[in-house]
Amino acid sequence: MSVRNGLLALLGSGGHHGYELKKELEERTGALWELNVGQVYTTLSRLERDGLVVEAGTAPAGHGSQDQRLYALTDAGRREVDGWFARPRTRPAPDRDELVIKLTLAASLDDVDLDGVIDAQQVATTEELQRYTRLKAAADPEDLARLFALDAVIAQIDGELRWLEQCRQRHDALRPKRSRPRGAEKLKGRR
Amino acid sequence: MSVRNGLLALLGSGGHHGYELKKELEERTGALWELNVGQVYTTLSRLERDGLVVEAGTAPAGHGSQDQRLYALTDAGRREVDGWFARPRTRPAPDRDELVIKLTLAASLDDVDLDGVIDAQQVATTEELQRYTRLKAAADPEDLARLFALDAVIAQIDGELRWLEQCRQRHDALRPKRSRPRGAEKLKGRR
DNA sequence: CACCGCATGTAACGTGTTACATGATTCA
DNA sequence: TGAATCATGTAACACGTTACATGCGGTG
Repeated sequence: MSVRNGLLALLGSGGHHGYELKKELEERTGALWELNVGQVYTTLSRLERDGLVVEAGTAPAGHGSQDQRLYALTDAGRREVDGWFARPRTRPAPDRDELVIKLTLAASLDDVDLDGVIDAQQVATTEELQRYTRLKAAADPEDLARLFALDAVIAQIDGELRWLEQCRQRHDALRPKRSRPRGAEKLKGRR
Repeated sequence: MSVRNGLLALLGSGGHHGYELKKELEERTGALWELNVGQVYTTLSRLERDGLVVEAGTAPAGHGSQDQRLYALTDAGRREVDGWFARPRTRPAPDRDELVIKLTLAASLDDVDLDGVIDAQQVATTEELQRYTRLKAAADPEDLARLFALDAVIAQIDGELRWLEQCRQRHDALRPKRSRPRGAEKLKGRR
Protein backbone atom coordinates (compact mmCIF):
# COMPACT_ATOMS: atom_id res chain seq x y z
CA MET A 1 0.00 0.00 0.00
CA SER A 2 2.90 2.31 0.69
CA VAL A 3 4.13 2.76 -2.83
CA ARG A 4 0.59 3.11 -4.08
CA ASN A 5 -0.26 5.81 -1.58
CA GLY A 6 3.04 7.53 -2.08
CA LEU A 7 2.47 7.84 -5.80
CA LEU A 8 -1.02 9.13 -5.26
CA ALA A 9 0.24 11.75 -2.86
CA LEU A 10 2.87 12.92 -5.32
CA LEU A 11 0.35 13.12 -8.12
CA GLY A 12 -1.62 15.47 -5.90
CA SER A 13 0.71 18.26 -6.84
CA GLY A 14 0.53 18.61 -10.58
CA GLY A 15 1.36 16.45 -13.56
CA HIS A 16 4.03 13.85 -13.35
CA HIS A 17 5.28 10.94 -15.37
CA GLY A 18 6.48 7.55 -14.27
CA TYR A 19 10.20 8.02 -14.32
CA GLU A 20 9.96 11.27 -12.42
CA LEU A 21 7.68 9.76 -9.81
CA LYS A 22 10.29 7.17 -9.03
CA LYS A 23 12.95 9.78 -8.42
CA GLU A 24 10.68 12.04 -6.45
CA LEU A 25 9.37 9.31 -4.23
CA GLU A 26 12.87 8.16 -3.43
CA GLU A 27 14.20 11.62 -2.69
CA ARG A 28 11.24 12.96 -0.81
CA THR A 29 11.13 10.00 1.54
CA GLY A 30 14.75 10.18 2.55
CA ALA A 31 16.40 8.16 -0.22
CA LEU A 32 16.84 5.17 2.06
CA TRP A 33 15.50 2.67 -0.41
CA GLU A 34 15.51 2.25 -4.10
CA LEU A 35 12.28 1.81 -5.97
CA ASN A 36 12.22 -0.38 -9.02
CA VAL A 37 10.94 1.75 -11.90
CA GLY A 38 8.92 -1.10 -13.21
CA GLN A 39 6.83 -1.02 -10.10
CA VAL A 40 5.90 2.58 -10.72
CA TYR A 41 4.45 1.70 -14.08
CA THR A 42 2.65 -1.37 -12.79
CA THR A 43 1.23 0.59 -9.92
CA LEU A 44 0.21 3.47 -12.17
CA SER A 45 -1.71 1.13 -14.42
CA ARG A 46 -3.41 -0.41 -11.41
CA LEU A 47 -4.35 3.05 -10.19
CA GLU A 48 -5.71 3.86 -13.60
CA ARG A 49 -7.67 0.63 -13.61
CA ASP A 50 -9.16 1.63 -10.25
CA GLY A 51 -10.14 5.05 -11.52
CA LEU A 52 -7.92 7.03 -9.17
CA VAL A 53 -5.66 8.34 -11.89
CA VAL A 54 -5.97 9.29 -15.54
CA GLU A 55 -3.53 9.94 -18.28
CA ALA A 56 -3.40 13.67 -18.90
CA GLY A 57 -1.51 14.19 -22.12
CA THR A 58 2.13 13.80 -22.95
CA ALA A 59 5.14 16.03 -22.88
CA PRO A 60 8.29 15.87 -24.98
CA ALA A 61 11.16 14.39 -23.07
CA GLY A 62 13.76 16.89 -21.99
CA HIS A 63 16.82 15.48 -23.64
CA GLY A 64 16.13 12.05 -24.87
CA SER A 65 13.94 9.29 -25.98
CA GLN A 66 10.24 8.84 -25.66
CA ASP A 67 7.62 11.36 -24.74
CA GLN A 68 6.63 11.52 -21.14
CA ARG A 69 3.16 10.29 -20.35
CA LEU A 70 1.65 12.54 -17.74
CA TYR A 71 -0.78 11.34 -15.12
CA ALA A 72 -3.20 13.24 -12.93
CA LEU A 73 -5.51 12.47 -10.04
CA THR A 74 -9.19 11.99 -10.62
CA ASP A 75 -11.67 13.25 -8.07
CA ALA A 76 -11.76 9.82 -6.51
CA GLY A 77 -7.98 9.86 -6.41
CA ARG A 78 -7.96 13.23 -4.71
CA ARG A 79 -10.35 11.91 -2.11
CA GLU A 80 -8.12 8.92 -1.58
CA VAL A 81 -5.07 11.09 -0.96
CA ASP A 82 -6.88 13.44 1.37
CA GLY A 83 -8.23 10.50 3.28
CA TRP A 84 -4.82 8.94 3.53
CA PHE A 85 -3.32 12.02 5.10
CA ALA A 86 -6.31 12.62 7.33
CA ARG A 87 -6.65 9.09 8.67
CA PRO A 88 -3.99 7.93 11.09
CA ARG A 89 -2.30 4.68 10.28
CA THR A 90 -3.91 2.14 12.55
CA ARG A 91 -1.78 -0.86 13.28
CA PRO A 92 -3.85 -3.29 11.15
CA ALA A 93 -3.26 -6.27 13.37
CA PRO A 94 -0.28 -6.35 15.68
CA ASP A 95 2.11 -6.92 12.91
CA ARG A 96 2.93 -10.41 11.86
CA ASP A 97 6.44 -9.28 12.67
CA GLU A 98 8.94 -11.87 11.56
CA LEU A 99 11.12 -11.32 14.58
CA VAL A 100 8.27 -11.66 17.03
CA ILE A 101 7.21 -14.89 15.40
CA LYS A 102 10.75 -16.15 15.46
CA LEU A 103 11.36 -15.40 19.12
CA THR A 104 8.02 -16.58 20.39
CA LEU A 105 8.40 -19.82 18.51
CA ALA A 106 11.97 -20.22 19.67
CA ALA A 107 10.68 -19.80 23.20
CA SER A 108 8.01 -22.43 22.81
CA LEU A 109 9.95 -25.05 20.88
CA ASP A 110 12.15 -27.35 22.88
CA ASP A 111 14.84 -27.90 20.33
CA VAL A 112 15.62 -24.27 19.66
CA ASP A 113 18.20 -22.32 21.63
CA LEU A 114 16.37 -19.10 22.50
CA ASP A 115 19.42 -17.47 24.02
CA GLY A 116 21.36 -18.15 20.86
CA VAL A 117 18.70 -16.58 18.70
CA ILE A 118 18.54 -13.51 20.92
CA ASP A 119 22.32 -13.21 20.98
CA ALA A 120 22.61 -13.35 17.22
CA GLN A 121 19.86 -10.84 16.76
CA GLN A 122 21.30 -8.41 19.27
CA VAL A 123 24.61 -8.42 17.49
CA ALA A 124 23.03 -7.85 14.11
CA THR A 125 20.65 -5.19 15.36
CA THR A 126 23.42 -3.33 17.14
CA GLU A 127 25.38 -3.21 13.94
CA GLU A 128 22.39 -1.79 12.15
CA LEU A 129 22.02 0.85 14.79
CA GLN A 130 25.59 1.94 14.28
CA ARG A 131 25.16 2.02 10.55
CA TYR A 132 22.15 4.28 10.67
CA THR A 133 23.61 6.46 13.37
CA ARG A 134 26.56 7.12 11.07
CA LEU A 135 24.21 7.90 8.20
CA LYS A 136 22.34 10.33 10.39
CA ALA A 137 25.52 12.08 11.44
CA ALA A 138 26.45 12.47 7.79
CA ALA A 139 23.04 13.71 6.68
CA ASP A 140 22.37 17.19 5.41
CA PRO A 141 20.69 18.99 8.33
CA GLU A 142 18.40 20.74 5.88
CA ASP A 143 17.07 17.50 4.41
CA LEU A 144 14.04 17.08 6.61
CA ALA A 145 12.78 13.97 4.82
CA ARG A 146 16.05 12.17 5.27
CA LEU A 147 16.24 13.12 8.92
CA PHE A 148 12.67 11.98 9.51
CA ALA A 149 13.36 8.67 7.83
CA LEU A 150 16.63 8.06 9.64
CA ASP A 151 15.08 8.99 12.97
CA ALA A 152 12.33 6.49 12.30
CA VAL A 153 14.69 3.65 11.51
CA ILE A 154 16.78 4.45 14.53
CA ALA A 155 13.74 4.60 16.78
CA GLN A 156 12.60 1.23 15.47
CA ILE A 157 16.00 -0.34 15.99
CA ASP A 158 16.21 1.17 19.41
CA GLY A 159 12.89 -0.28 20.37
CA GLU A 160 13.96 -3.63 19.01
CA LEU A 161 17.06 -3.64 21.17
CA ARG A 162 15.14 -2.79 24.29
CA TRP A 163 12.65 -5.49 23.44
CA LEU A 164 15.36 -8.10 22.93
CA GLU A 165 16.80 -7.26 26.32
CA GLN A 166 13.36 -7.56 27.85
CA CYS A 167 12.90 -10.99 26.28
CA ARG A 168 16.20 -12.17 27.63
CA GLN A 169 15.27 -11.05 31.11
CA ARG A 170 11.85 -12.63 31.01
CA HIS A 171 13.42 -15.83 29.80
CA ASP A 172 16.05 -15.77 32.53
CA ALA A 173 13.42 -15.13 35.15
CA LEU A 174 11.38 -18.15 34.13
CA ARG A 175 14.31 -20.52 33.77
CA PRO A 176 14.36 -23.27 36.42
CA LYS A 177 16.79 -22.24 39.11
CA ARG A 178 19.00 -25.30 39.08
CA SER A 179 20.16 -24.66 35.54
CA ARG A 180 20.46 -20.91 35.80
CA PRO A 181 24.08 -20.31 34.76
CA ARG A 182 25.37 -17.73 37.17
CA GLY A 183 28.63 -16.37 35.86
CA ALA A 184 29.00 -19.40 33.63
CA GLU A 185 29.77 -17.27 30.60
CA LYS A 186 32.01 -19.91 29.08
CA LEU A 187 28.97 -21.85 27.95
CA LYS A 188 27.59 -19.07 25.86
CA GLY A 189 28.40 -18.07 22.35
CA ARG A 190 28.30 -21.36 20.52
CA ARG A 191 25.57 -22.05 18.07
CA MET B 1 7.62 -14.90 4.73
CA SER B 2 6.48 -14.91 8.32
CA VAL B 3 3.68 -17.39 8.05
CA ARG B 4 5.75 -19.60 5.83
CA ASN B 5 8.65 -19.68 8.25
CA GLY B 6 6.39 -20.07 11.22
CA LEU B 7 4.78 -23.15 9.75
CA LEU B 8 8.14 -24.62 8.90
CA ALA B 9 9.36 -24.05 12.44
CA LEU B 10 6.31 -25.76 13.90
CA LEU B 11 6.69 -28.71 11.58
CA GLY B 12 10.18 -29.11 12.99
CA SER B 13 8.71 -30.78 16.04
CA GLY B 14 6.83 -33.79 14.80
CA GLY B 15 3.82 -34.41 12.64
CA HIS B 16 1.12 -31.85 12.30
CA HIS B 17 -1.86 -31.19 10.14
CA GLY B 18 -3.17 -27.96 8.74
CA TYR B 19 -5.88 -27.17 11.18
CA GLU B 20 -3.63 -27.81 14.13
CA LEU B 21 -0.88 -25.67 12.68
CA LYS B 22 -3.21 -22.71 12.55
CA LYS B 23 -4.08 -23.05 16.22
CA GLU B 24 -0.53 -23.66 17.30
CA LEU B 25 0.89 -20.77 15.36
CA GLU B 26 -1.66 -18.41 16.83
CA GLU B 27 -1.20 -19.56 20.39
CA ARG B 28 2.53 -19.90 20.35
CA THR B 29 3.05 -16.42 18.99
CA GLY B 30 0.92 -14.70 21.59
CA ALA B 31 -2.52 -14.99 20.03
CA LEU B 32 -2.47 -11.36 18.94
CA TRP B 33 -3.63 -12.05 15.40
CA GLU B 34 -5.86 -14.51 13.73
CA LEU B 35 -4.61 -16.60 10.88
CA ASN B 36 -6.96 -17.51 8.09
CA VAL B 37 -6.98 -21.31 7.88
CA GLY B 38 -7.05 -21.19 4.15
CA GLN B 39 -3.67 -19.60 4.16
CA VAL B 40 -2.23 -22.52 6.05
CA TYR B 41 -3.32 -24.91 3.34
CA THR B 42 -2.16 -22.67 0.52
CA THR B 43 1.18 -22.18 2.21
CA LEU B 44 1.53 -25.89 2.92
CA SER B 45 0.99 -26.73 -0.72
CA ARG B 46 3.54 -24.14 -1.72
CA LEU B 47 6.01 -25.60 0.74
CA GLU B 48 5.32 -29.03 -0.69
CA ARG B 49 5.83 -27.71 -4.19
CA ASP B 50 9.19 -26.30 -3.08
CA GLY B 51 10.28 -29.61 -1.58
CA LEU B 52 10.52 -28.37 1.98
CA VAL B 53 7.65 -30.45 3.26
CA VAL B 54 6.09 -33.81 2.45
CA GLU B 55 2.87 -35.47 3.33
CA ALA B 56 3.55 -38.14 5.90
CA GLY B 57 0.44 -40.23 6.19
CA THR B 58 -2.91 -39.47 7.70
CA ALA B 59 -4.48 -39.86 11.09
CA PRO B 60 -8.11 -40.32 12.00
CA ALA B 61 -9.63 -37.12 13.26
CA GLY B 62 -10.17 -37.00 16.99
CA HIS B 63 -13.87 -36.42 17.08
CA GLY B 64 -15.10 -35.34 13.74
CA SER B 65 -14.98 -35.27 10.06
CA GLN B 66 -12.16 -35.93 7.70
CA ASP B 67 -8.87 -37.61 8.36
CA GLN B 68 -6.01 -35.37 9.24
CA ARG B 69 -3.30 -35.12 6.64
CA LEU B 70 0.03 -35.04 8.38
CA TYR B 71 3.02 -33.14 7.06
CA ALA B 72 6.69 -33.43 7.88
CA LEU B 73 9.84 -31.54 7.05
CA THR B 74 12.17 -32.81 4.38
CA ASP B 75 15.93 -32.48 4.83
CA ALA B 76 15.81 -29.28 2.84
CA GLY B 77 13.01 -28.07 5.05
CA ARG B 78 14.98 -28.86 8.15
CA ARG B 79 17.89 -26.88 6.77
CA GLU B 80 15.58 -23.99 6.05
CA VAL B 81 14.27 -23.90 9.61
CA ASP B 82 17.70 -24.17 11.16
CA GLY B 83 18.92 -21.40 8.91
CA TRP B 84 16.00 -19.22 9.81
CA PHE B 85 16.68 -19.48 13.51
CA ALA B 86 20.40 -19.10 13.07
CA ARG B 87 20.33 -16.10 10.77
CA PRO B 88 19.36 -12.81 12.36
CA ARG B 89 16.60 -10.88 10.65
CA THR B 90 18.36 -8.20 8.70
CA ARG B 91 16.25 -5.16 8.02
CA PRO B 92 15.81 -5.87 4.28
CA ALA B 93 15.78 -2.25 3.27
CA PRO B 94 14.88 0.41 5.78
CA ASP B 95 11.27 -0.50 5.76
CA ARG B 96 8.98 1.09 3.25
CA ASP B 97 7.11 2.06 6.38
CA GLU B 98 3.79 3.59 5.51
CA LEU B 99 4.00 6.14 8.29
CA VAL B 100 7.48 7.26 7.30
CA ILE B 101 6.37 7.71 3.73
CA LYS B 102 3.32 9.60 4.85
CA LEU B 103 5.18 12.01 7.10
CA THR B 104 8.09 12.65 4.78
CA LEU B 105 5.72 13.35 1.94
CA ALA B 106 3.55 15.55 4.13
CA ALA B 107 6.68 17.47 5.00
CA SER B 108 7.67 17.98 1.39
CA LEU B 109 4.30 18.75 -0.13
CA ASP B 110 3.07 22.28 0.21
CA ASP B 111 -0.62 21.56 0.39
CA VAL B 112 -0.49 19.11 3.26
CA ASP B 113 -0.69 20.13 6.89
CA LEU B 114 2.17 18.27 8.51
CA ASP B 115 1.23 19.31 12.02
CA GLY B 116 -2.26 18.03 11.48
CA VAL B 117 -1.00 14.67 10.30
CA ILE B 118 1.33 14.38 13.27
CA ASP B 119 -1.41 15.39 15.69
CA ALA B 120 -3.84 12.84 14.37
CA GLN B 121 -1.26 10.12 14.45
CA GLN B 122 -0.17 10.91 17.97
CA VAL B 123 -3.71 10.62 19.22
CA ALA B 124 -4.27 7.33 17.47
CA THR B 125 -0.94 5.89 18.50
CA THR B 126 -1.44 6.89 22.11
CA GLU B 127 -4.74 5.08 22.14
CA GLU B 128 -3.07 1.99 20.78
CA LEU B 129 -0.46 2.20 23.49
CA GLN B 130 -3.14 2.26 26.14
CA ARG B 131 -4.92 -0.66 24.56
CA TYR B 132 -1.88 -2.88 24.52
CA THR B 133 -0.78 -1.79 27.95
CA ARG B 134 -4.13 -2.98 29.27
CA LEU B 135 -3.75 -6.26 27.42
CA LYS B 136 -0.33 -6.72 28.95
CA ALA B 137 -1.61 -6.05 32.45
CA ALA B 138 -4.29 -8.67 31.90
CA ALA B 139 -1.94 -11.28 30.44
CA ASP B 140 -1.10 -14.54 32.13
CA PRO B 141 2.40 -14.00 33.56
CA GLU B 142 3.27 -17.57 32.60
CA ASP B 143 2.46 -17.07 28.95
CA LEU B 144 5.90 -16.12 27.70
CA ALA B 145 4.86 -15.93 24.07
CA ARG B 146 2.09 -13.50 24.78
CA LEU B 147 4.31 -11.35 26.93
CA PHE B 148 7.03 -11.32 24.28
CA ALA B 149 4.53 -10.31 21.64
CA LEU B 150 2.89 -7.62 23.72
CA ASP B 151 6.26 -6.23 24.75
CA ALA B 152 7.19 -6.03 21.10
CA VAL B 153 4.09 -4.15 20.07
CA ILE B 154 4.47 -1.79 22.99
CA ALA B 155 8.12 -1.17 22.20
CA GLN B 156 7.20 -0.41 18.61
CA ILE B 157 4.45 1.96 19.60
CA ASP B 158 6.71 3.59 22.10
CA GLY B 159 9.35 4.18 19.48
CA GLU B 160 6.73 5.56 17.16
CA LEU B 161 5.60 8.09 19.74
CA ARG B 162 9.11 9.26 20.41
CA TRP B 163 9.69 9.53 16.69
CA LEU B 164 6.55 11.58 16.15
CA GLU B 165 7.66 13.98 18.85
CA GLN B 166 11.05 14.25 17.20
CA CYS B 167 9.45 15.02 13.87
CA ARG B 168 7.36 17.75 15.39
CA GLN B 169 10.39 19.32 16.96
CA ARG B 170 12.45 19.18 13.81
CA HIS B 171 9.58 20.71 11.94
CA ASP B 172 9.16 23.48 14.49
CA ALA B 173 12.85 24.23 14.41
CA LEU B 174 12.84 24.72 10.66
CA ARG B 175 9.67 26.74 10.52
CA PRO B 176 10.20 30.37 9.55
CA LYS B 177 10.36 32.40 12.75
CA ARG B 178 7.60 34.88 11.98
CA SER B 179 4.93 32.20 12.02
CA ARG B 180 6.29 30.23 14.93
CA PRO B 181 3.47 30.16 17.44
CA ARG B 182 5.11 30.90 20.77
CA GLY B 183 2.87 30.09 23.69
CA ALA B 184 -0.12 29.96 21.40
CA GLU B 185 -1.30 26.74 22.98
CA LYS B 186 -4.94 27.61 22.53
CA LEU B 187 -4.64 26.68 18.88
CA LYS B 188 -3.55 23.15 19.58
CA GLY B 189 -5.56 20.18 20.64
CA ARG B 190 -8.51 20.48 18.33
CA ARG B 191 -9.72 17.52 16.26
C1' DC C 1 32.07 2.68 -30.17
C1' DA C 2 30.35 1.79 -25.72
C1' DC C 3 28.10 3.27 -21.95
C1' DC C 4 25.03 5.93 -19.13
C1' DG C 5 20.76 8.45 -18.22
C1' DC C 6 16.12 9.11 -19.58
C1' DA C 7 11.80 6.90 -20.51
C1' DT C 8 8.34 3.28 -21.13
C1' DG C 9 6.57 -0.90 -20.31
C1' DT C 10 5.57 -6.44 -19.85
C1' DA C 11 5.92 -11.09 -17.94
C1' DA C 12 6.30 -13.80 -14.28
C1' DC C 13 6.35 -14.90 -9.79
C1' DG C 14 6.16 -14.47 -4.49
C1' DT C 15 3.54 -14.00 -0.26
C1' DG C 16 -0.58 -12.63 2.01
C1' DT C 17 -5.58 -12.41 2.30
C1' DT C 18 -10.43 -13.09 1.75
C1' DA C 19 -14.40 -15.51 0.40
C1' DC C 20 -16.36 -19.61 -0.59
C1' DA C 21 -17.53 -24.76 -0.73
C1' DT C 22 -17.70 -29.16 1.51
C1' DG C 23 -18.58 -32.38 5.08
C1' DA C 24 -18.75 -34.92 9.61
C1' DT C 25 -19.41 -34.84 14.64
C1' DT C 26 -20.80 -33.10 19.12
C1' DC C 27 -23.75 -30.52 22.05
C1' DA C 28 -27.58 -27.61 23.54
C1' DT D 1 -32.88 -28.84 14.68
C1' DG D 2 -29.31 -25.74 14.59
C1' DA D 3 -24.87 -24.09 15.84
C1' DA D 4 -20.14 -24.70 16.86
C1' DT D 5 -15.93 -27.20 16.14
C1' DC D 6 -12.95 -29.94 13.45
C1' DA D 7 -10.99 -30.51 8.97
C1' DT D 8 -9.67 -29.74 4.08
C1' DG D 9 -9.26 -27.19 0.29
C1' DT D 10 -9.89 -23.81 -4.18
C1' DA D 11 -10.41 -19.43 -6.66
C1' DA D 12 -9.40 -14.98 -7.06
C1' DC D 13 -7.07 -11.10 -6.15
C1' DA D 14 -3.89 -7.60 -3.73
C1' DC D 15 0.62 -5.62 -3.62
C1' DG D 16 5.50 -5.96 -4.17
C1' DT D 17 9.52 -7.39 -6.74
C1' DT D 18 12.71 -8.77 -10.23
C1' DA D 19 14.20 -9.48 -14.74
C1' DC D 20 13.80 -8.35 -19.20
C1' DA D 21 13.00 -5.69 -23.67
C1' DT D 22 13.04 -1.45 -26.18
C1' DG D 23 14.79 2.88 -27.79
C1' DC D 24 16.84 7.73 -28.05
C1' DG D 25 20.49 10.98 -27.15
C1' DG D 26 24.61 12.76 -25.10
C1' DT D 27 29.42 11.89 -23.31
C1' DG D 28 33.99 9.98 -23.06
